[in-house]
Amino acid sequence: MIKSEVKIRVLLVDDHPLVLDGIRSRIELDETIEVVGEGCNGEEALKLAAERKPDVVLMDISMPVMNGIEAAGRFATDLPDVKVLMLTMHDNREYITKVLNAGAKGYILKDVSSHEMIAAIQSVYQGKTYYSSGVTDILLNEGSKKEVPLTEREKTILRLLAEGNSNKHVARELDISVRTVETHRRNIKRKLNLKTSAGLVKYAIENGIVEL
Amino acid sequence: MIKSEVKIRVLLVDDHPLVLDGIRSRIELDETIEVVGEGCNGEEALKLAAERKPDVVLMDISMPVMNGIEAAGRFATDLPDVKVLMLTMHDNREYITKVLNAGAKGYILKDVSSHEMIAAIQSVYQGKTYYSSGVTDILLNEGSKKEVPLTEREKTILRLLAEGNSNKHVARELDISVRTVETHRRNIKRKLNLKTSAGLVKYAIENGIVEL
DNA sequence: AGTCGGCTACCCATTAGTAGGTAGTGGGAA
DNA sequence: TTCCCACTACCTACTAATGGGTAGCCGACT
Repeated sequence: MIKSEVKIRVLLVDDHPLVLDGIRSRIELDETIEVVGEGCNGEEALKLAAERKPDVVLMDISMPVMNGIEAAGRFATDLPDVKVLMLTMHDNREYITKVLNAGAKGYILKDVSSHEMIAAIQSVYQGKTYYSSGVTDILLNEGSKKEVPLTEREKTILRLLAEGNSNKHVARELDISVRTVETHRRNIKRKLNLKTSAGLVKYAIENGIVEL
Repeated sequence: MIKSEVKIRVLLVDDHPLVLDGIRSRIELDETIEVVGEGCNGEEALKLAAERKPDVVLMDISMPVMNGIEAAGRFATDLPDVKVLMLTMHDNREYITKVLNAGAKGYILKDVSSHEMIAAIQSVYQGKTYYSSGVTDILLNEGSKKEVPLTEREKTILRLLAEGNSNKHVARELDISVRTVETHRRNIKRKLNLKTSAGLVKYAIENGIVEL
């Protein structure tokens, strides 16, 4: 459909050399795209993008040094012409909304086919957005069925609790009363329909509120 | 070094088409190895292996329907001639020992280079074992420095607690006294140097004692 | 036979968390 | 303005968990 003499310049960023290598092998089979560089973290991605001038950055979220979400934000401010396409296995709503808010143009899950990945690269190159079917499913399903109803404050409380802090410690940390923390904790549990603190921690990890 | 007319027959098993595709593209560049099939879960792997007779199965751990650990066990009993090489990003001791006990011949992390992956396939094909450097690091480090010292009983208690059960519920579940559960819980926390129950849950998830 | 570790169970005192409330304040929407 | 909601904080009574012990039983290893 779209044909031009110049190939789409793509920068690959992932901390797993194997994945990087596999994606590159696959992309090189396509005559519309060329790989102009590879990085293993967000910092490297920004540095490489500045000199190689890619059209699209295909980037993982979980990486050392600088993760994909932070990197996507920096790309949006420093190199706004570069389209960021997120490629990750994290399929929770928190991540997806964070990434899209950070200015990424697309979000595909690692369970897509390589054909779909190519299609995604071409889409974002053309200035369109691209979300893999899994992503839209999540946005739709969780959006209508079980949207995370926690307020920012509650997420903060939950994160601190899940990190292993007691009510008292969280209270000191946030400079509020222990009663308040207790109230928040109860509200969170009621909202999420949880009965135990263990469930609280599990929920926080599953939904990307704390890092594992 | 080793050269023969027949290529090493490899079966790839991973639930991410993209990874599958990438690995295949990469392996096909090597003239000593050929891909004879691809599956997306353990069950499919066993079925495919029975008909395609691969020399080596390169398999992920976390997959739907039947995971890699269970599949490795089935391979060891049903198709003992097939060498299982685990390829995963789980780098915790629990998984590694489980996999190796299940009869896998090798364990490589997804952060290896594709070159190392090829070397691993060749090694296990020759009947040797292969562990990527990251794996041996973990076995050595954790082995000397911070080996998980939990007994089977303690792991059971920990799993139940991390799943969101109270001491009382665990006691009923295992048909032991609440005091005993309390003692176990204390011993676990002392051994792991944890102060909170949230830490308990985090530890359990990080170390593969409970599924996320 | 002795001892060591793992599992079991209990005592006591104290702290932490739960479950039911009520309620003030301040900001944004109707 | 009025009303709602998020955030804050407190009250009371109750239950769960913690941290310090001790100790019996059993199986394995010496």
